[in-house]
Amino acid sequence: MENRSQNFEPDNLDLQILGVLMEDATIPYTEIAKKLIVSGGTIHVRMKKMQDIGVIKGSHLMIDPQKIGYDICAFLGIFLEKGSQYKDAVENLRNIKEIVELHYCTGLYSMFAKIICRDTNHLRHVLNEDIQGVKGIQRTETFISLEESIKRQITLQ
Amino acid sequence: MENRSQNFEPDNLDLQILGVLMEDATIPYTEIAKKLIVSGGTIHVRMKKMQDIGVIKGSHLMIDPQKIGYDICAFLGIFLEKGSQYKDAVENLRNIKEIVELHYCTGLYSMFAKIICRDTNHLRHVLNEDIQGVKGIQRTETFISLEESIKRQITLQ
DNA sequence: GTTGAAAAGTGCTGCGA
DNA sequence: TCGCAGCACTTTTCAAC
Repeated sequence: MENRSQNFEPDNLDLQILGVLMEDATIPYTEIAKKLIVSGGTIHVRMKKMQDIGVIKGSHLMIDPQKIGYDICAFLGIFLEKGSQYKDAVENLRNIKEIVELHYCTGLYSMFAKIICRDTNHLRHVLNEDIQGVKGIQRTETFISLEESIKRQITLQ
Repeated sequence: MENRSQNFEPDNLDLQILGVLMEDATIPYTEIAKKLIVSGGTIHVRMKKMQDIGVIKGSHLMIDPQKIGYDICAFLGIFLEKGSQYKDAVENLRNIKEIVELHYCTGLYSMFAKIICRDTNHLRHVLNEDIQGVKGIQRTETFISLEESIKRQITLQ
């Protein structure tokens, strides 16, 4: 069997397949095959290889949060009392479902979070009750997104 | 035909279908049908309705950026010289492929960006050459993500 | 709106080159 | 390693409830 370590050098065909599927994961293999002028079996082999190696982690359905009543997207700079409290804080923040991303960062803030809420009341509740209640968190700075101007995946190659 | 406005009140079945597919968009309808104890046809009707309304925007293949050599994730607080330059700046920033998210925000920064780069050299190039070259951008503050502790979609219901 | 089954299309697995 | 062909499966459609 092949080397399944982190190192993976995708060739042009691999990159093209990923490029097509990253934008719409529902496109059938046969159609990709037609586009790239190879057989459907080849697409299948390449996909299996990339799934085995772990390059492809799965696929997500993209939904429009606003359409189901989640109107507010905000970023949160989080200050910890002590950097050592990071691991505990993460475990507690994981229970707050409104947090969709959490990063441990260099720079001004200890951590950086992205949260999605229904409305301003919901946001206030998450900030005041849920997040401020986490042990080790000193204070937070909130940036509310008024418009998501760009939202896309990385461009390969 | 039905009302296709922004307002949509998903019932329990809709939410359950979304909940299953948001985590893995490759699960076949027939299997969802078995789980929720309805017929495959019903799943299909509900999905079609939600696609028509725009709740479902599509599906993305999730890939591991690190596995294909993109090691660095960073957030960027962007200061504009004048707020009115926002629209032009967005158009220029759209051409920088390393930017995967861009938000127009309240608070300290005019805009907030998330960028993905291969390595520190790549990041430096994007920051110094590409982003600083955009007209209207005064300065930026960079937060490099050392660890993505949480990455998920919103929890429905 | 839901069901169940038939029709159409896709994905998977050999063998051959 | 790639391409082709047959089988199994899923999606889609539709008449009936």
